[in-house]
Amino acid sequence: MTGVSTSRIRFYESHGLLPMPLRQENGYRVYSEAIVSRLKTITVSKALGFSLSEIQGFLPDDPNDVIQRSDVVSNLENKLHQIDQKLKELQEMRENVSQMIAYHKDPNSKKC
Amino acid sequence: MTGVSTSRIRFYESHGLLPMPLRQENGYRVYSEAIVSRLKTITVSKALGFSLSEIQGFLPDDPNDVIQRSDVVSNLENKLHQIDQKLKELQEMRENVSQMIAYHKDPNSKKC
DNA sequence: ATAAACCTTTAACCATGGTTGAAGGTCAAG
DNA sequence: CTTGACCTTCAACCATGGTTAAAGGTTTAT
Repeated sequence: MTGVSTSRIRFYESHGLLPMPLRQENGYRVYSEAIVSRLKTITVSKALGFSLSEIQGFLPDDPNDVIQRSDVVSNLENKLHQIDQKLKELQEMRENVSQMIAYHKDPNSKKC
Repeated sequence: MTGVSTSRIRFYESHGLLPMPLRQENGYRVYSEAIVSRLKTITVSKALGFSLSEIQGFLPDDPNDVIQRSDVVSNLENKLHQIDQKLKELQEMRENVSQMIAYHKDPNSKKC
């Protein structure tokens, strides 16, 4: 239904990202719409680059609660800064690696 | 001397990145220049974005051997492609996050 | 009635890259 | 001769994000 494996759902539950769902008489879990949609939120957030603990940080304790727009925005903006930071690092790495290549292809060129 | 913690050096040794060094009579490790320089190579390679297993892949078994220029270049070029790949992913993430921000700031704008 | 296909729990395992601690040996200075 | 500061080994632990297996209960279909 959500494309998320059972073991992953259990993992999220045991780590507090998903609440304990109601159970049937036989002990089987029954998931409310709210929990399903929370799981989808987790999946999307992960795809946006949030770690599980970051996600846990901004999800409301009660899955029926709505996340505040202002919180969403500030979390997204923080993440944007982190992404920009990482982009900068990666670009520096790229620069270094490509200089190493140039050097190894022509050790006699002016740059060390 | 290299700025690398003892535990890290032991870790590298136990994972085959560094060879077993010679020992003094009392059992203390003695590091040859070759090993020290190998450790420095590892540190630099890590900074360039290589994982320990990648590093293990291109370091010669014998720390006294010299890495072939051609190998260096092809490893660096592979890494460059990986970096470019990652840059693309990160840029897509950035795009998504920044669209989410725009949406949350003005849910009525044309774009979903 | 029995097998397949689910569900439950708990525990262990994977990779990555280490750090920390315990128990003990060694060495130099005071 | 004792103290501090190193060294040794081995094992366990940390975070991250899960998967896999074992042992058992349930449900559905044939």
